[in-house]
Amino acid sequence: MITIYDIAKRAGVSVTTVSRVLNGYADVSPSTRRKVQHIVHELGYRPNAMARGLTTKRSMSVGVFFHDNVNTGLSHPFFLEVINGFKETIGAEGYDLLFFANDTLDNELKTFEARAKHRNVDGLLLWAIPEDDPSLAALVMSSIPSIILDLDLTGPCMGNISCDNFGGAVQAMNFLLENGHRNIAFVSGLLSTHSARERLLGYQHALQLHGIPYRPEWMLEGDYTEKSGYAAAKRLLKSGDLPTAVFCSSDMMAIGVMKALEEGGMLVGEELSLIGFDDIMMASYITPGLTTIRQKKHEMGVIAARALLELIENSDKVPEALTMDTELVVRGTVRPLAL
Amino acid sequence: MITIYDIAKRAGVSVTTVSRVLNGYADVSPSTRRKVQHIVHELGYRPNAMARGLTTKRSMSVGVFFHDNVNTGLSHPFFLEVINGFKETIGAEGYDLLFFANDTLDNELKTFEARAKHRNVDGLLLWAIPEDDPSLAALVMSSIPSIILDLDLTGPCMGNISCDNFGGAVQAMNFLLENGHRNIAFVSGLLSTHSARERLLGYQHALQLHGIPYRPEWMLEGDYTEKSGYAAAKRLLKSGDLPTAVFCSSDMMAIGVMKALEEGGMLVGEELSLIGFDDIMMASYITPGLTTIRQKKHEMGVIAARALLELIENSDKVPEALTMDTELVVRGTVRPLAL
DNA sequence: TTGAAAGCGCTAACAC
DNA sequence: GTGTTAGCGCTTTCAA
Repeated sequence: MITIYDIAKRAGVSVTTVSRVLNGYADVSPSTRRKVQHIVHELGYRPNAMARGLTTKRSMSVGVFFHDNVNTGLSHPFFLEVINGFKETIGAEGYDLLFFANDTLDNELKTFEARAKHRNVDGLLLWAIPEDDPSLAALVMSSIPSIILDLDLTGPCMGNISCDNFGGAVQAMNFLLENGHRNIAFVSGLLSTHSARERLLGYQHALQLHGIPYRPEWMLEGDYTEKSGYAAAKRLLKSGDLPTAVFCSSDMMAIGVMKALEEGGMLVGEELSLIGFDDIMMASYITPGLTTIRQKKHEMGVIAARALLELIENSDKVPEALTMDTELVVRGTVRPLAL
Repeated sequence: MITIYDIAKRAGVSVTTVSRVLNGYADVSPSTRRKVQHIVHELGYRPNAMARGLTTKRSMSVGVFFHDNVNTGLSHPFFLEVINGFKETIGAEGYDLLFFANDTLDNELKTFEARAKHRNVDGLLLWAIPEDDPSLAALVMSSIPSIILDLDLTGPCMGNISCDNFGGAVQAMNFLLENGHRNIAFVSGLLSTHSARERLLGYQHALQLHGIPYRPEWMLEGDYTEKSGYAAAKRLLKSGDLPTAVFCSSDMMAIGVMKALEEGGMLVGEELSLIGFDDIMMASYITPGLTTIRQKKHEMGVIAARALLELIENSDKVPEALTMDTELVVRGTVRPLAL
């Protein structure tokens, strides 16, 4: 391994000077600089991030906590898109991404904070974290710059980003209402999550605004999985008391609903309208295409990265709760109600 | 920040002893060990990975190079499943995952090797890397333990894993042949990739084995994207010379083919049979369900992790080229040929 | 504009 | 069983 000592010796300067050149400081004579740079290239020198990090206390890396399969056993439907936006943006500023995977630590070391400090990451991105994770509270209060997705948490150094769950739900409802629907059932996500509660609120708000009574029997609780959507629709079917439209808190649940409805002999998009939430890839591939509320996934990653960078690079920055707007995507599952 | 010096002072022992306890060495008296451990917990001490790495030359992290959007602008259809298997397995051995994202390095430092050494990763996982990447050749010959997916490359410290592309293609063809099809077109992936070439070979092999002449006009080159499958099918349709079945080198292309065929008024699964490759999630959600050759994705991640661990932990280990077997998944797009 | 030297937190000879 | 000490490769005062 080539170190700055090798460079220094070869160039006939001190390691300090080499370090200065490497870090682009101004107080080096042009000729020295050139000489050092030349040797750096010649020897194929690469700085050692650990050694640098030891002294500077920065690692130029950000940690990522991502709990997949929390309840579902499924992969997250749009992980890659968000993470790609995040990666591009943060990578352009010189950071690499550290995904925590190590599972051999003893209990004390398993907290978010401990693991982040262990790796000296400069910041943290958290996603799909259960709200009741025992070590989350400590992290919220910590001094580690972090951005958490889909959870309404802020702290001295923690900001959060969600899509406009409430607004998106209203958007979905408005589309249904504009199409003449007034009997609208709702399939909610796991109500222990912030997003699910917000979407439910949006549903209720839209109802209220239009003077439509809220019918608890039309509020079916699911858990964001296809299976739970399927089960919800089965319950609905069995009740015999059908709405003209169903608003699902996620596309995966909407797909489950579609399946159950079709099994029950109903033509989705004809006899019954359906709208989802998320706009996962599948929404445009199934038949009929699922009308839904799009989350801007790539953009969410970008915004998350920018917000985190600000928190890292400017400690005066007050963390915010950011909201991404949503978009209505019209496909085939909503039809105007024939009067 | 609490260091082993703090622990040592408080416990009235030397830092060496603390280090010994921390690393679980045997030559420490039980009472000393207990005392140190107690203080470690009490003070909430967390080891500093960078400092440790500096001396040990190991980082307990493995680097991941993943080129998304290589040509397609699309997210990889089964990234998460593979990476989850990998992450679980490697995490259980104490490693974290470093995703290279930093894009600010100058050219000299942009090679795989340079970036890996910069971060002192103990091993490397590479995926979706263009075969002609200019810095790949150097990595192959390097002494960094690495596993590369879907590329037929081995080196002194590099092993690779692919699914059985050839065998899977034969499997697909056999199913078609068993169902009476003899006029079978093939939509290939990007022929600059190893997997696409192998699958083509499998197609040709099966043809030959059954004494069916290879018809170049029925070998349509695509690039793994839906769009290219769509275009291929359009060409086929226009030629007027239709096969009874089409074997697609990927599910995404098969989906494109389906779309084009349906636009052309053909009933896929009735008038024309179709089989894909990969078994992406979408394959089971579209209508009709796509018959395909499944790649065992999670398992692939697990195997990759195990292979990499072996390479890291045992430098005598000779890297191998591993092949994962595939599975036929029967859904609705293949029908026996009426005679 | 340059260099000497200390120190970041940890491990590992080596000695006792 | 335990401690002393010398690094690991780098940055950063402080002096010159």
